[in-house]
Amino acid sequence: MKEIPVQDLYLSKTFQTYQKKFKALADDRRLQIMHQITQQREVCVCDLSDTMALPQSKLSYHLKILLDASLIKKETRGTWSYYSLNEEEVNHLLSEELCCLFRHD
Amino acid sequence: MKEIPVQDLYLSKTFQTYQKKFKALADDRRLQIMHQITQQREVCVCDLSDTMALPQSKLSYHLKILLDASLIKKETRGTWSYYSLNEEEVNHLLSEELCCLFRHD
DNA sequence: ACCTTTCATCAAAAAAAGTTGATTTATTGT
DNA sequence: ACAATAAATCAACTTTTTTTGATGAAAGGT
Repeated sequence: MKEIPVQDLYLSKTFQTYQKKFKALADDRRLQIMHQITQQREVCVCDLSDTMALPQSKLSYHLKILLDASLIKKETRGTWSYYSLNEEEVNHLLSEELCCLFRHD
Repeated sequence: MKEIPVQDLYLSKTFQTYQKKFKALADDRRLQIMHQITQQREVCVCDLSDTMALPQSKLSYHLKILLDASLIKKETRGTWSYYSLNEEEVNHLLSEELCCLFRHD
């Protein structure tokens, strides 16, 4: 039986985690969604659907992917779901320069 | 006719560029390939094929994706193609912490 | 209780990405 | 000129991701 070094197992898990985050970022539309969320600080699906001219179901789909990767946060108030950037996570992942794209001005 | 603001056009292009880079990073195997390249500083396809236990065609496919996204560099010497990390690009894209994963020690 | 609004979820279809084994091109050594 | 090696490319196939329109669940107002 071939042994797999502990170090490799650890790295393998690490890469899987990042794979998920990069997958979430690997889409033009989702980057724009993130940018839009940043600009408005916090935004609900219906507003985002208007400003981005995307059907609600499509938006929910993409938001879920970003949420599952912990790149954004969600808070439900009444009937509305408000989404905002997970700054800590984004800062941890991306370079200073890139983070600027996802910063409110 | 609806006008598209210059700023939006610029952002749209920017996001397309990053989409490509994140797509390249959005794969477990490619992250491992990048890590391996980093560890060996410079490596040819056949050696990488051995250490990663991947068929040559699969490796060439993934290397091309990383190369097209400018995350790695390629230098051909004789019959061999040597691949190495594009550090500048990686540093520009990823956080300090993350870059460590792709740094020779 | 009923209607409306917001949003998540579903299943089917379409599109994109990845795999596979074979073929092709280029270079080196004999 | 020939054989051998390295690596890119190809076409057929499989898998994953995205789109679409419809349905369902939860909350608020009347």
